[in-house]
Parts: sequence; structure tokens; C-alpha cells
Amino acid sequence: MARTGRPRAFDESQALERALMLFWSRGYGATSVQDLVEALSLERGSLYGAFGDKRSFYLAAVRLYWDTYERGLIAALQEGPVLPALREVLVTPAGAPEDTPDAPHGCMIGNTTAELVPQDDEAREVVARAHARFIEIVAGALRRAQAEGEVTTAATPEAQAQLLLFTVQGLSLVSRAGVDQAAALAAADALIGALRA
Amino acid sequence: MARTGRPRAFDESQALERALMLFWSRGYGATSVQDLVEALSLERGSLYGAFGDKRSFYLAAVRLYWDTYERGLIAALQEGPVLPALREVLVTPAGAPEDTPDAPHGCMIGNTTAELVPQDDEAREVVARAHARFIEIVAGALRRAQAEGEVTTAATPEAQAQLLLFTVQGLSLVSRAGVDQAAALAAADALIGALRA
DNA sequence: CGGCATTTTGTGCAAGCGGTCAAAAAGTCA
DNA sequence: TGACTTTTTGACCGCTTGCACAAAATGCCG
Repeated sequence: MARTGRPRAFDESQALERALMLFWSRGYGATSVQDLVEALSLERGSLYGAFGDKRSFYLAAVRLYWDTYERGLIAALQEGPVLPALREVLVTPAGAPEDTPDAPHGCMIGNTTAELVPQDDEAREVVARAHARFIEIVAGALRRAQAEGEVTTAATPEAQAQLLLFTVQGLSLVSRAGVDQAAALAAADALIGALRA
Repeated sequence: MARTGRPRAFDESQALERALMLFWSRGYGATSVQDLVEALSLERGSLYGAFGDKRSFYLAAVRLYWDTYERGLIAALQEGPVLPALREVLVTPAGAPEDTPDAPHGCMIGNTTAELVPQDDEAREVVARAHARFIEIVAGALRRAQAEGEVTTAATPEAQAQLLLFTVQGLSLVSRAGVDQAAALAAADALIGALRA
């Protein structure tokens, strides 16, 4: 049932994707509902009808972001040597050319942490879940890699995964302010090297 | 000359300190001028007269934050073994009790990076300078420690310092969303251990 | 074809925002 | 004391914000 009524005039998931890009590049506070209305080419009322208020909309975008990221992370780690894949994971957020002013910067989970988490419990949950999943996935891969002798057993896979979470979050954050590309790569290599058995 | 006119009724540097606390705990966007007026117990006009607009005020607070941090960093690294001091530097931002809702969370440089840098060149400068100084100071200490055989020479001091910047920024960011204290310490130890010669 | 359910559209609104300003107050100095 | 300079004070402004709502539009189903 419930298939009656006037149909949507816009593609909901595509609108969410565009909203994600806006929120990603400008942040939550700096993106006004007006901006969204213009960028998505729909009216205010439609937006509120489809996605609820601005906060819900933003959180939906963050969830989309994380789902996408998580899929990529799992795919990157599921086979082959782990360290090169992890190096790629680390280095990717630093790779943005940064010339276009509206290009997304940094990791959206990190942005959300900084801007929303202090006063928004739902945002905190979303972010905490993302962190937990990251550690779960990466620690799993590291455990395999330790068993195969690829990664040092000087620390537990969980501690190593936690360290990687810190590093990737820090790297993508620091990158927003501009970072010497070569220096960032050297730092990533230093970490990956330290994990090698 | 210039000693005439009605004298200030408030302590400017103390006001700046309180403003720092507010901005630190709530962020830029979530701190309204009204909040500042109430917390500092002065009127709107006085605030604008003394500090200029909200952005300038915030940036002044950030500079105060960094100056304080930098002094502490230099003091911590100037003598004795470097690695324990670095461990402390790493771990400190994770140590906040987190119970009080208005307690500052994370590193204010990191918060500024996430919230202001994308659209504020002056903020970007302040942040970039802080990053550069951090690396300069830490790399200097690491160079000494490498020479004394305390720290591995598997990577350059600069790369190691850059890695530490990423990690401390990431750790303090991630901490805002709540982090298992023990896990954070384990990760920090994993990194410090990896730097040991 | 005609009710029905739903979305679209665009206007409207109260609240809060950052920021300004003119008058009163409070010192200094001749 | 009385001009002069600066700060305080609190009212005020225009703007933008997130959000609500009523009327029109649109497609489905009996």
C-alpha cells in the first residue's frame, strides 16, 4: 500500500548525495538551508518534507558518507598484504589538490566531531559508531597480518588500529590547513614502517 | 600622552582568557556574542570596542591558546629523555574528565582547523603557523634524541614530528566523541614504543 | 471520471544573530 | 572647575536563520 499520492519530483538519494557534498565542503554551520535549497533545486517545503530538519538532514548525509567509506575500507583490506592498503587509507585524505574552493576537505566524520559532537548526542553516537567500526575492521585485518608475519606483534592489533584511527583523523584534519605533501607521505611511511614485522 | 579618558572597567587579558574557555568548549559558531557578553560580564559595546568583531576575538583567543601550549611544549621537551615527555604530550588531551558539559574538549587548533579554516584565510594562517612551530620544536627534540640513541633513526626527525602532530591532533579530535581511555593509552604507547631506538 | 493521498510551491514568521550608535559616565589635565 | 578623551551602557537595526502552513498540483485507484 501507500503507493498513492503525488510522486516525488526529485531523486531523493541523489539529493542526499549533493547535500553531502555541500555539507562536506562547507561544514554544518556554514551551510544554510537556503544554500541547500538552491544547490538541490527544490523548494524549502519539499526539503523539510523529505528529510526533516537541517540536523537530521546533515546526520543522514554523514551516515551516507560513512557507509560509503566503510565499504571502501573493507574492500581495500579484504585481500592481499595489509600494510600497503593501510598506507593508501592513510594517505588518501592528504591527496586532495585543494585548489577548488568548494572541494570537500578532510574526513567528514572528523568535521562532525569537531563541529557537532560537543552539543549533539545523536551526532556523537554516529561518530562513535564510525570510530568503533573503523577499529573493528582495521584490527581484524591487522590480526590476520600479524598471524602471517607481515605486521609486528609489538602491540595488539587493537592498539595499532586505534593508532591508525588517530593518525588518519589527524592527517585529514591537518591537511585542511595545508600540508607539505612530501612531509605527510614521509610521516605515513614512518608509521607504516614501524608496523612492519 | 594617551593616558586620558575613562579607564577600562574590566581586565582585558582575563576577559580574553574566559572567552578562550567558552570558545574552546563550545566552538566558534555555537558561541554567540550574547554568550560572551554574559560570561564576561560586560556589555556588547565594550566587547566590540576592546576586541573588534567576533572573528577577531576568536582568533585572539586561539593565539593565546597556542602561545600557552607552545610554552608548555618547549618546557616539557627541553631536558631529560624525550620519549616520556612526548608520551605525556600525546596523552594529555585524552585525559579530560568529560563529565562537565562545558569542559573544553580537544585541541583548539584542531577545532579551528575543522570549523574555520575552510573559509577563513586568517584562521588558516594561525593554524598553519601552529603546525609549523609544533613540528619545529618536536623535530628539534627528536634530533637530539636520535643523536643520543634514545630514538630510532629509521625515519627523519621531521617525519617523526609530523607523525606526532597527526597523532596528537587525531587523538584529541577523536577524544571529543569519547574514547576508551585504556585503548587510547595503548595506542599512544604503541607509537612511543615504535619510536624507541 | 472523481475522490484521495501526497508532494510541491511560495509566502510568511518569530527568534536569534552579529554588529552599530548616541548618550551618559568616569577619569585626566590645564 | 571645566574642557577633553575614552569607556560604558543599553537600546536598536537589518539580516538571516530554521521552520510552518495553506493552497495548488499531481498521480493512483476504484
